[in-house]
Amino acid sequence: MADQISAAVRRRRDPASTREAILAAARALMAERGPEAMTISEVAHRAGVNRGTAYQHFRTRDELAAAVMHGFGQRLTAMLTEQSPVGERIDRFLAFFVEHPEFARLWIYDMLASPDGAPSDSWRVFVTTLEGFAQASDTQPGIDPEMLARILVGAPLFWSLWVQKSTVDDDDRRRAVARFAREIKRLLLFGVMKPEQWTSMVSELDGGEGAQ
Amino acid sequence: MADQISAAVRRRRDPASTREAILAAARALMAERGPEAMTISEVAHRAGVNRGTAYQHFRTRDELAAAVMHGFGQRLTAMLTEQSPVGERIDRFLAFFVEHPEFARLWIYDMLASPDGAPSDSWRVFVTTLEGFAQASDTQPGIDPEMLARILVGAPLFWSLWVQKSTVDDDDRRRAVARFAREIKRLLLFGVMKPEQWTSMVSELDGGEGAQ
DNA sequence: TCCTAAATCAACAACACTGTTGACTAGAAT
DNA sequence: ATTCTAGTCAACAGTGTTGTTGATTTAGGA
Repeated sequence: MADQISAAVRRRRDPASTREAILAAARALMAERGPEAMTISEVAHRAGVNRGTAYQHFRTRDELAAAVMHGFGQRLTAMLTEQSPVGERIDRFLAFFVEHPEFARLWIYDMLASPDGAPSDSWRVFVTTLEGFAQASDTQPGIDPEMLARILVGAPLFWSLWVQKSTVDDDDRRRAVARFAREIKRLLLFGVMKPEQWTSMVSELDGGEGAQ
Repeated sequence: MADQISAAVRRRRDPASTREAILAAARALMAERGPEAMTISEVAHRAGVNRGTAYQHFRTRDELAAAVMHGFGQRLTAMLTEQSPVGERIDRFLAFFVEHPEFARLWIYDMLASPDGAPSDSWRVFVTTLEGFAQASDTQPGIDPEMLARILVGAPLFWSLWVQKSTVDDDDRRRAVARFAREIKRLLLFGVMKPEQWTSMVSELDGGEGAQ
């Protein structure tokens, strides 16, 4: 690619929004083809910015990537710390990845790359939550929160990749969430919770019987 | 990197094993940093082969990548079609990814890239198996095999990433498999199977109670 | 034993990306 | 109004990658 094709319209000066545009383009690109494949050239092109401008905001390619991952971790932690009943929580968790596919993908790419397995803050938050859950009186004894956490994150992440490719409209996606949530809830309800103490969830599952 | 550093020792002529060495190096590299990041230069270097030789065996970079993925799909399907009781099957499935980390990683990378969501043959094999399972009389009615398949593949895949980073010796890994298998089995036993018809699995779970 | 097809390799051109530099200019400060 | 800081941009050198070509060597058949 030539350094600049043509269209020598100078960008209106606005550092903050320029920075945000660069970050957004980088995030999208990293999610699409992986952090490794993110290129300053393409980021700048997508953001409608000169490549040199990107280097003004982020000293190196790696610094830009790190900035993206930082913002990502913050957002993720925020999502994981929102409190609500188990059932809704699952729905929100799934919906989040369906509505923000790039977050699921970024998380996956990060797990593939990072030495310890997950954006550490977010992960600790999640495991801690599950530890509380496992020790409550309405769940079965002998649950391994760390392993359960792996299941409850890994399965939705993997599933969300499929949702991205196989759904076209919002209705599709809502149905996909319901379908997957139902299986997850069944497993949780009978595998880790004490169903007799969660009658509303039992009836929710019985009610949605016809779903397919 | 210079085209060739030095060490002008000519490789002993042996096309078959050369090809295999190239494939192995490519597979390792693709699994490590993703298919996109695999370069012929590095593959050739790792395989101890001249870059030109690699081009002799595989016309283009993409052809090499495709060859790797083809072999991967075959191996995966073979693994998925091996028959055995549910419990053992889970153990084998987990052990496979722990013993061959590059397969888990390749599968994930492939899902991230492929438009339809999975190495199609292997996936169909797996879902078909689960369909049979879901219709048997010793499992609960109303199971969604496709969704269950996403869970039963996704969770182990991501878990295995963690295992790779957090275990050092074979004993560690055996313990990790046992720990995760226990959670998966509990979920399955109570969430999709009829426990009263799977007494041996129930007692296996009760027995391993002390596991941590 | 000799010959030849094929395997191995080094060097080349074309290209993309990285990080740097210096020019240009818009907006803030004086 | 003038100055000056800093946002924006084009061009440069350096490096790594791709795919190609032609030289060199060796395994194995005639």
